[in-house]
Amino acid sequence: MARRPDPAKRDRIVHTTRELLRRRGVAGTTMLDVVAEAGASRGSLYHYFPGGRSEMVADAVREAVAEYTDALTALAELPPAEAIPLIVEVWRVEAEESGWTAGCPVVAAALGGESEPVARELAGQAFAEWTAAVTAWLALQGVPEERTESLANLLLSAIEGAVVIGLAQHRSEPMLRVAEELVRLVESERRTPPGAGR
Amino acid sequence: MARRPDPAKRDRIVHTTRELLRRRGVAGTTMLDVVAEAGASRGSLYHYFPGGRSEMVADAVREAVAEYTDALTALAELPPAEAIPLIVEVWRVEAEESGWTAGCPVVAAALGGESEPVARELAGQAFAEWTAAVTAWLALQGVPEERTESLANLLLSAIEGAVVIGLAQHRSEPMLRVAEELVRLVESERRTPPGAGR
DNA sequence: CCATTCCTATGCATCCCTGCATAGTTCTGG
DNA sequence: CCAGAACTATGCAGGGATGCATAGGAATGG
Repeated sequence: MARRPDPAKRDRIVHTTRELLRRRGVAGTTMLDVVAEAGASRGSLYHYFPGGRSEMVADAVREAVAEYTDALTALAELPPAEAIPLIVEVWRVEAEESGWTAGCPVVAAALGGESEPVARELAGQAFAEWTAAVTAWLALQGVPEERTESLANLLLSAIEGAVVIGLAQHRSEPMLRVAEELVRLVESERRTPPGAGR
Repeated sequence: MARRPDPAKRDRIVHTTRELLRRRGVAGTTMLDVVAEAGASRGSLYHYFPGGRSEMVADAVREAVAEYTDALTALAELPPAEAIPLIVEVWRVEAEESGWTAGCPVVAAALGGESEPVARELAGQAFAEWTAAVTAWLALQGVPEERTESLANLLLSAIEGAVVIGLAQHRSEPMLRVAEELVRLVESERRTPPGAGR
């Protein structure tokens, strides 16, 4: 005796929010922008997100984190020389195709300041999850246990940093060079010689 | 036959803007915030910065870039095992003492979106300058020429990325671990054995 | 001491954003 | 077909933010 809720529109709003977070950051993303870009009306927002702006932003960060976590785990079987360039390629393509405006939404959430503590918290958890995933992957690829976590931390830091620098310079080289260096480094740390783990 | 201009107050406004950029990003830093924190009045802002908000933000980024460039060149004679931890230490201390709210203002400018193109441009130039400075330093420290630029790019990326991750997680470990890894890496690339360059 | 210039204080117009309320519209189950 | 639920459209109040204008205070050269 009632109309069914339509999750598609909510998803579109969340997705649009994620895109705007990447381009304008947390403070720069307004509900009016989202409404305009998603083709929704202001009234809808408070229907789908009773918690207002904070809930909308938090959901967008959650969506982004889940997506990238999935992408990371999907690469778990690939050797460094394939996995690392693939990860970097995701960022490079999105950055370049957006005209060097779209970065990592999780970084945006991390730097969003105290205005959105939930988004910030989610970003912190995301980095922890990703570090754990990369750590496990390195172990699988023959890197000694005592080196995996520290290397994972370096990989994530370097990639996120290279995306920022690439965006600022409107160039893909920083990302590509970092990928090369990281491949070289991880290969040198493998117990098994490169190629044996394929 | 006139009163002399007082650059001290302008400098204080620029400095306050720089601090707010670190904590709240470009979009999150308003002129009213700056005025309140710097103890100035709104009227003063348009006296010192006829270009309005954009000019104020751009000057703050310029100040930050100059300061960090100076800091980098001051370390030019130190070996990796001292220079890298010192650089990271600057970020760690400021992040920790701010209650994990203050990051790198140049990163903030880089991610500020299209709203402040001048600040973004300055950030891109800053990364180029810093890459050149680190490249020269690596050469001085005995790293082969064909490796210096790529390694410099990795150093900057990793450090900037580690600051972001540390802020998000309210932990200093990401920065400290990255410093250790980078020292280890650079030492392994030196032609001269560690210690000989002192 | 006084005119000129630097700087400050304050107010206004305009616009934007958020959050909420309210009325209307669409869809579904019985 | 129609009652009720999901959803949309729009308007309003409150609060800020920006940019500008204008009037007043402070310091300095003559």
